[in-house]
Amino acid sequence: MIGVAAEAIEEMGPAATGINEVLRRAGAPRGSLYFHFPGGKDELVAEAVRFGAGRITELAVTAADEGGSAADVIGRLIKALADRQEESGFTKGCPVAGTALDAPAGSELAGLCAEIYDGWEATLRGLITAEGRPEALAGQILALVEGALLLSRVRATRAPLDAATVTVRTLLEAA
Amino acid sequence: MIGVAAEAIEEMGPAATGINEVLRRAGAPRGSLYFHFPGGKDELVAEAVRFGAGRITELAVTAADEGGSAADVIGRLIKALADRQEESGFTKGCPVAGTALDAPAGSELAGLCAEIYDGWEATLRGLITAEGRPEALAGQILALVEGALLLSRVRATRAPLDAATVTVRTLLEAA
DNA sequence: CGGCAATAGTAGACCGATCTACATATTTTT
DNA sequence: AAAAATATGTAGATCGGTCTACTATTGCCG
Repeated sequence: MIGVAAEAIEEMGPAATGINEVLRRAGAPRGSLYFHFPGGKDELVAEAVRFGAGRITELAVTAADEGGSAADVIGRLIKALADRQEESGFTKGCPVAGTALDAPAGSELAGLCAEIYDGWEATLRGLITAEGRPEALAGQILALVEGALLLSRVRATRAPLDAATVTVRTLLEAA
Repeated sequence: MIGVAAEAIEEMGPAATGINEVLRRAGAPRGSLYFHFPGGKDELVAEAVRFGAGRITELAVTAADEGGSAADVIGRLIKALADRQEESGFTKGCPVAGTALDAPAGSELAGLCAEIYDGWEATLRGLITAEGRPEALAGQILALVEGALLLSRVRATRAPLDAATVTVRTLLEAA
């Protein structure tokens, strides 16, 4: 059920994702949702975002496992993100972004999104500081990738993401 | 009324923005909405996004009017965006991003968002090709700024945007 | 072993609130 | 008076959430 919700939220945002829709897609009755998620929709959305973010983190781990330079690892991650987006018919991008933009400023949900981004940035920081690059680059690479995910999605083409791979390399070499 | 809708949509996304809320904030009756926007909510959202995008374009024009190098102009634009975001209590970011992520892939609304991004990218391309920089950078700078707007918003700090200014300079100099 | 609670989970009816949209006046403007 | 715009009322659907009833599993105890 979390998986179904995560998918729907990534496609159309948490506000547009009704619990009826989630229940229908999951083939689950109403009672089950409120049994497993007493917090209702808020709790389900939070779990779905966590779940979705976990899938992306898995992609990052896979990319890192193959070794190579930071640029290599990040390049493979971006490729994996682009593949995922393309295969979904450009309905999937970042499972956090849509929720982050819909969440009220300062809300619990916004805090969760911020935590997830902080985690990803820390991972990037680890990669690039290991090569002696300035750690400030981590946040900028994250921003670049998030922006490229957004543009690739609305344009329904992986070009921005593919281009980001070389931009990352340029940034790492220039610093 | 368009202005009110644009503000609400930028804050919490189009799906979460009810027309009742818009009417209440604008102090307008229901009938007026369907007189001026026979297309209903869809039409209002489209107009609001167009309106919001126009405000950002104005910021870009202002930044360009002051002259200087492409990096100078883009830096001033980013600063203006950060100021705007900070002044709003980090509720405002990009007036298009939230809608772009909520819009169904391939929908009319998604097309509108893509057009707006294309326009902004074309403006950036004009700026940087005038200095002989590769035009492919335009899309990447746009992605970087969009991503920085997203991160700045969820973190409620202008740091990512401020950092983007120097990243843009690095990118322009490295190419 | 056998029966019996207790628990975990499913299933769906139902509620009030809210949503978009439309229909019908009423006022303002030209 | 005609047209433009405003001002409400209301219809029908859908929203998130609560409620009760049903089923299956588990563990306890004689």
